[in-house]
Amino acid sequence: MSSTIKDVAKQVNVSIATVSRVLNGQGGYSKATEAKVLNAIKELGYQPNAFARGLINNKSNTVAILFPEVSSQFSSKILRGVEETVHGFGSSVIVCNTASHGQRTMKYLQLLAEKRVDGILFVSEIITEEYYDKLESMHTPVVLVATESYQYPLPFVKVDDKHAAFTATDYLMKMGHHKIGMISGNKEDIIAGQPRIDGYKQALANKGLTFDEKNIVHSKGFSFTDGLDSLPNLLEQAPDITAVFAASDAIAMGAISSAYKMGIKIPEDLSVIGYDNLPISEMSIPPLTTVAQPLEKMGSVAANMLFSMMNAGQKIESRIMSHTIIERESVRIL
Amino acid sequence: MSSTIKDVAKQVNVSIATVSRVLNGQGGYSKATEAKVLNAIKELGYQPNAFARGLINNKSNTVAILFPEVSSQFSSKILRGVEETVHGFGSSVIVCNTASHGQRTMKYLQLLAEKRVDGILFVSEIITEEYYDKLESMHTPVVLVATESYQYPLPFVKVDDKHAAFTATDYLMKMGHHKIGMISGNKEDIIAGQPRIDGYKQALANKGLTFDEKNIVHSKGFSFTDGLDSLPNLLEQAPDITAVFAASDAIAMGAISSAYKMGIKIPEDLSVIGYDNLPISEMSIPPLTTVAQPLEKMGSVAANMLFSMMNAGQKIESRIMSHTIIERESVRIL
DNA sequence: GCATGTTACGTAAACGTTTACTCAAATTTA
DNA sequence: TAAATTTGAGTAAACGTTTACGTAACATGC
Repeated sequence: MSSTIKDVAKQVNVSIATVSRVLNGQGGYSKATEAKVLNAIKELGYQPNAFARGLINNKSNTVAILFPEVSSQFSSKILRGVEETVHGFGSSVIVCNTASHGQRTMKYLQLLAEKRVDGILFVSEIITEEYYDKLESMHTPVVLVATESYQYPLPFVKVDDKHAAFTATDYLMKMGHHKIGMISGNKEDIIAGQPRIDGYKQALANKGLTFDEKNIVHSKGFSFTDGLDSLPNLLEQAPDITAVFAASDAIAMGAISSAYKMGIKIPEDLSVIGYDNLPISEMSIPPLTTVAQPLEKMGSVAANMLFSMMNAGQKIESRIMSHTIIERESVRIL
Repeated sequence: MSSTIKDVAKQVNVSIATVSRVLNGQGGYSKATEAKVLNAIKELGYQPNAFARGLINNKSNTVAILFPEVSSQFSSKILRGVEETVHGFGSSVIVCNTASHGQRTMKYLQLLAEKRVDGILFVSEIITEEYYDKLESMHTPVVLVATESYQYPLPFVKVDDKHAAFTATDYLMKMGHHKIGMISGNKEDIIAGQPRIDGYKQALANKGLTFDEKNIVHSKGFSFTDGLDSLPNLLEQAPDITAVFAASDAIAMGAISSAYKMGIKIPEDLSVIGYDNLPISEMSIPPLTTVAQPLEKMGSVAANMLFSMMNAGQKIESRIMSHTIIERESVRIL
């Protein structure tokens, strides 16, 4: 169907080696032949075949990114950063939705192994032994995004969750709040759960406030509905709080909606601070003050790390990205 | 590095043809050899090489999807549906962020041509002659998502924008509104711009209401900030409207935020209906009534169409997906 | 006992590149 | 001018599969 390097060679009356050379700009040919070859390529509409190239070079110019959930703002921001830099390297990105499902993830890894992807980005996912073994057998560079592994020596790029939670809580205190509640998300989550709780506690302790178990409520996950359901519980347990630290923007949004339903005004009656700085946080009423993870940047940093590993083959240092407070209007100054 | 079919063959003492046959379950081998081969495969950790396979079969088990912007809720919902069904077919999806940029899109198409992707999904993008020619030269199935082409015979899956806009406007009238404004988005947009305006006008006419140019304001695009900026303008032009139809949920969210700032209560003082039914619309305060496009479904339908085209090689009928009104709390009953 | 079919496999070509070797011709150097 | 070097190019192997074709061994039917 489509023409091959042979067709080009025949048309110009040179060998395929020569065509290959001009294709790759390797020199070893005259200006004249180069022109003729280039011309024939255009004329025949020749497209190099990536299969053949891959077979020789053992390189696919493709990286894969695995998400527990592709269709979240969190994921798509990261994806944006990744796509941008990967495209800059002339590669493409394959997206995989693991649904945090072990079997599905393994099936994906198998597929990616067969496709010989050049690198893998694992987002927000904890690495099991099964995954790690598979990854090892693939001899493919991996970097973790917004997660890390205590078990396995995989480089990661993420924010320091505990520190960021500390900063958020501390911000609330700086604004004059002393009775601060928290909606924690899933506390079993080793990355986004406990560390944020720890940061919250530590900020309290740091200012000499005692932590009260009643001031914290643990939701199932980090979603809007988790926030929606949790605020009433929190307020029942701790009616005297003046501010809430939500472990995600989605939770914060849910809490704000919940407050609205209960006739509680944000920030007049209750202040709330989120975590993530997703696009929704600007759309919130009132706009949500939050601690920002530079998600898009994290995506691009992670992708760059991947390419460094691919090219240099060297072990890469993990990278803690700095978080910042984005002040909007959901926190009242007492 | 990794072992090949030859290694497996050697280990079991059969020919590579036999290994290939059991690999593909083609029959022509005994139970005994099958077991031995399977065993050796496991033992050696053999992974079929997709390059070699692709070279022979001329099939990549990969489809590509092009978005003007990957990191929007709109895109990610579609991507979700696509990914799900593509994965079901044992293929993977490559995502491309065109940024609505011609050169970048062409570069992507070139890349995809070299990679011999089995199909291409074009989302929310108008097809230029340049794109179409390239697409033709690739002999690759294409389906358009949330867009269509009047020029070129490309199958599409989308909602009927004019009809959906009609339905939204009509809903407002059914709720008792007679003075209805619109924030249109980019009116130059052939797909999401003018048709929605037309639907709005037609609904008005259908109920014998006369259209007033003052009741409509055209923003640059379909984003939150477009809505934020446009509502004040609309209200200045048409202070007496009781409801507004926003051409996207993002615009609607912006309008709601803008109203909040101006002290206008939704829906008491002003009703608003959106378009898309993005996740943000439930997070809105108040939750946004909107006309839903089944985005995830559209993604999966489009992907299925692609596979039909790949397998049957036949021309596929375009598909108009049905829209529905999602009633939430942003529209007041007069 | 022979013709025919079936089963279970092996051989080798083909897919479209890249690249290590060659090598003649042209050019430079001594 | 002869030797040495550079330039421009060709030949063929290799990458890891699939598959058309060939063929022993064995079974079946009469």
